[in-house]
Amino acid sequence: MSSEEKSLNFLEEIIENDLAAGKYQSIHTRFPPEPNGYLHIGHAKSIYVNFGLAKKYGGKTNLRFDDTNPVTEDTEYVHSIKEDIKWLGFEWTAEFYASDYFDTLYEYAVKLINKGLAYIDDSSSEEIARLKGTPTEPGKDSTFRHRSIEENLRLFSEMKEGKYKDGEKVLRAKIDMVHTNMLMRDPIIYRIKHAHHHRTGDKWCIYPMYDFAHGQSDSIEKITHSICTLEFIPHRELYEWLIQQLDIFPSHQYEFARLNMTYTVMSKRKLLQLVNEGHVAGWDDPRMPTISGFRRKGYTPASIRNFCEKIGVARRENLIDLSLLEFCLREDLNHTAKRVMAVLDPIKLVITNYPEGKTEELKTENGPDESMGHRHISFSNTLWIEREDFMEVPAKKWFRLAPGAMVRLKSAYIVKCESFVKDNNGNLTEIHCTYIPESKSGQDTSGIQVKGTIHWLNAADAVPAEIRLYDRLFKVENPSSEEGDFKEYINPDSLVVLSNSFVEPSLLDALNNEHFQFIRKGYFFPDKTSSKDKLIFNRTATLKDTWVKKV
RNA sequence: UGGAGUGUCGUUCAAUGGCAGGACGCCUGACUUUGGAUCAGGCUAUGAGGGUUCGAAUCCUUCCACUCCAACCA
Repeated sequence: MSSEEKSLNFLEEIIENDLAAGKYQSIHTRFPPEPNGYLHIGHAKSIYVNFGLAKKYGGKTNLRFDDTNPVTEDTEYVHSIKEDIKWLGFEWTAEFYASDYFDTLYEYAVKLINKGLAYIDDSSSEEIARLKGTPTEPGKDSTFRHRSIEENLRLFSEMKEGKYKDGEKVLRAKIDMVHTNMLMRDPIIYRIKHAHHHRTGDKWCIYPMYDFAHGQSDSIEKITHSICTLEFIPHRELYEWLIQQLDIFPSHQYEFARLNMTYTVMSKRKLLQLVNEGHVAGWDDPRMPTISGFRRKGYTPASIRNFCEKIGVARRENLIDLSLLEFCLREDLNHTAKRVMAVLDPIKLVITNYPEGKTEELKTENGPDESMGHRHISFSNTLWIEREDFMEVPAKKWFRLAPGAMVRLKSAYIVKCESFVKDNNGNLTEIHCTYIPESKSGQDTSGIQVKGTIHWLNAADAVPAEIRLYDRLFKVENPSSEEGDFKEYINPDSLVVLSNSFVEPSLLDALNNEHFQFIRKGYFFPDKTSSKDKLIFNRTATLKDTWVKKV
């Protein structure tokens, strides 16, 4: 590793400048999810940025649930979000909810009305939209814009008391209907919703909008650096306007580019569709880009954190290669995953010159590192090997089994293919080999060099298991930018379930949180539903394979 | 078409007026009882034009492309 200093990203520069200028003694960030869905890998980036920055500069990070819309939010999501953040390895300084501030927010609204900077509008949503204009046409004032402060105060109080139905009235900030920034054209800051809130119950029937809750919550918590994604840039002007008019702690908003990844979608709306319409089995389906999906698939927190570090943070739109995430996963698991053997698509291999009924214990390593130790596996004349490791008519540069070819059985003997058996339909059913007794692993005196080594299992003690092979969820790199419905681009082969696979008996004792490398086949992780009675393994990632690319 | 934001290898992040560099990816080779891993080497970029300067990815200027903004969502 070089000793060069890593350059700062733009947020680190801002913070170092603020700290150097004495603007703050220490920084305070926050991660502000809305509890209306599960966290995804894009949130992981935001978590990494917010918690990471505070950690680097000795600051604090709050977890704040942005729960201002009771109709979409639920406690279920609060639980999953907290679990996911903890799993990723981060701890929040304090846990807050925007709903903690509803009383204060109401007072802020009253203050704005008293300053003549907010009014009650009785217009329908259609009318409000019509008068708002468009980005290229100015808006027009509502006829309710000039109500007296007293009347506004009375009506707002009545709104709170429940005198009006949903949609009958709203509270709007009085700014400028011809502003070039649409968000400054008298934004709605409170609306009526007679709905049960997951925390405040039925206490309120009016709820603040995002723009009248987020910046205010930041301010109340004395957040110094409020970091969000690019699409909130237009909100910053309003964010600052409200803080200034309310004369409260001046938090500042900074924006970075959200994470996009190839072969997946990241918007909550789309993920919800995939779940609701049954394209996946749930929020934690291993094909989902959710944190819980990655966890179930077998990703490690370290690999995701490392990924977040590697993608960096900047202000331009990006589409990160899924292969970078896989690289981070392999980089981690390569050092830690126990090596075991599993045959996913078995074909019987009979060693004709090995004594019938004889069983031999062979020593094999648990991993590339000596410290991972060894274990014993059993060997006999009847084995399972991978069907794809045999070719009746070998391709060029084929290192594996073929008639007359020799191959090393991992940690065992070199065998030579003598013949094969097919059934009436022409399907291969057995491969017959002879073995070289002097070629035993570790004490090979045969002098024979073979190019290929394949994995195998003793048919006598191999344990049946279900293997779930996951592939990218979409066929195209960027489903959201394609014509038509993004769901048309779902990869029909994103899940292949193999129910006739075998694994070595040691996996019967596998812990449900243990990561494995099935030699030559990839990284695998027990599914949350896996049990001794029915072993189920999810493929986390394949190994890099330079052979398939040549074919 | 109004406003805002962004343009650097295939992808991504650097270079803050001074040799355009790292990572992923891809290609060679070595090594290997995982066609894995490891090691060594290589590949490809400043959106376009003009200007300032000894010197421009960086400053100025004109153009072009892409993203976001017209929810009682966040």
